[in-house]
Amino acid sequence: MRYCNSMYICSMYSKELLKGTLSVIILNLLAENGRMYGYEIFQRVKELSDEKILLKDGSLYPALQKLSKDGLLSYEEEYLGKRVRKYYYLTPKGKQEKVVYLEELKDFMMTLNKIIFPQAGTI
Amino acid sequence: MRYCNSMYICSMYSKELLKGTLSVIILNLLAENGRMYGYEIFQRVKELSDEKILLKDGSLYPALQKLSKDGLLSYEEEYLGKRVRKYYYLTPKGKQEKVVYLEELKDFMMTLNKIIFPQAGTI
DNA sequence: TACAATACCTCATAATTCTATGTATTGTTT
DNA sequence: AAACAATACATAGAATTATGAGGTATTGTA
Repeated sequence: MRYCNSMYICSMYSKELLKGTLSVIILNLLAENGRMYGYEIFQRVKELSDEKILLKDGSLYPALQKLSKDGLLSYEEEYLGKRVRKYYYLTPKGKQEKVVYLEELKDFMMTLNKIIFPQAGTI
Repeated sequence: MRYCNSMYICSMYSKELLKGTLSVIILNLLAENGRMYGYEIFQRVKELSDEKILLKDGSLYPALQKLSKDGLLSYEEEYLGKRVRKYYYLTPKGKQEKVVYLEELKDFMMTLNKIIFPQAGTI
């Protein structure tokens, strides 16, 4: 039975804002850290975001599976005692796509800034 | 029949990235411009984004309807000859919500920056 | 011995945008 | 005048993606 699973606490952000960015976040973390397992990604995102973004495991694990299915990630299983960990890492294709995704996100954020905060765009 | 409707040209951005931000964009534009009609919003976003974000009318009009249904927008119909224009404007509730949405988006973008571009976070 | 934390999973649902399609008017070019 | 482009609205089904709710099981701690 589940008593208190911190992975279930809601993010403070509108759910919709996260859409499209979860993949980029995962790809980026893996690019920086080499290989990580699901729960580790959850913790790292929590840490880096000052506890503001708390990924739901119902979002994270399917996302990892999808990225694997699409050939961007690969994984190795490791055992600590009887517990399984799936260490994910970027495939060559994943490394390429990561750059594209990141560029697109960066560009999108700059554009959004121009639209939403035009006063700051006069640099 | 449709020959060449510029509103149908695809945005260069991953569709998913726009999710959650369309409402904020609309609310923000209306807050700055008082009142606007759908096609005008499309054009303004196109202009402000250097033609990078081209809203689909299949996204924009339903979004305007939803925001109206939720009580954030209201509108007045005006006629230019026989053509109808629906001028949308923020309700008092919409003005409040706009601030909240914007704060949330701003906060989310800063958090995302921390996660994705941690090197810049050492300010 | 509880309990909390770690570690994985699936599936139905909700929310939002997209694609495709439709109608109709106004202005411009040939 | 005819053809076309741009303006201006609309809807409905499809697609995508995160959530919520549910599940299993191990390890460490109070």
